[in-house]
Amino acid sequence: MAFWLFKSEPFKWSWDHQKAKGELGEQWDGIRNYQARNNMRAMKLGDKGFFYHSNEGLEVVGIVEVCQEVHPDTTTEDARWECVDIKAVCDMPKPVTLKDVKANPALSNMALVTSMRLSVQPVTEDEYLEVCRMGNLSDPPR
DNA sequence: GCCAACGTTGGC
DNA sequence: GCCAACGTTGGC
Repeated sequence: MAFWLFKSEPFKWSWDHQKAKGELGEQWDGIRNYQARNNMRAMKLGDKGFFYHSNEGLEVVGIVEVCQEVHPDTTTEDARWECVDIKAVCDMPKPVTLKDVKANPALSNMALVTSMRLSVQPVTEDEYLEVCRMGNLSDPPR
């Protein structure tokens, strides 16, 4: 089991959109960055991740789960680009802001801080549990 | 809206 | 294979 973080600009694809897709989930398409794609290639069914709002909000708003492993991104003809499907699992009771993450020394090595522009990031188990704790999520799904 | 960081492209 | 130019991301 591994943990991840997915960034989305809420006016393009928000947490509400994601939740509206329910159990079926939605493909995480549009990724045109090798590092982000490689992270998606490494994902397994059932892996958990954070849903993060960039540009507006700047906070982790919920937990998602990988519900389909890597497959071609149907939004492009270019075979280089692949994606996974993710579905919403639960809300973060108290969204965890970028500010909160930066202010927490335990999270100083988190990719959200060190690789600011990477849109699909790996998260360690320690980081996952710490962010869930900060978000008042008592029983983090894993 | 600005700009720094950083990834990609293309000429050589 | 280097590196300058350029485009995009994302925090502020």
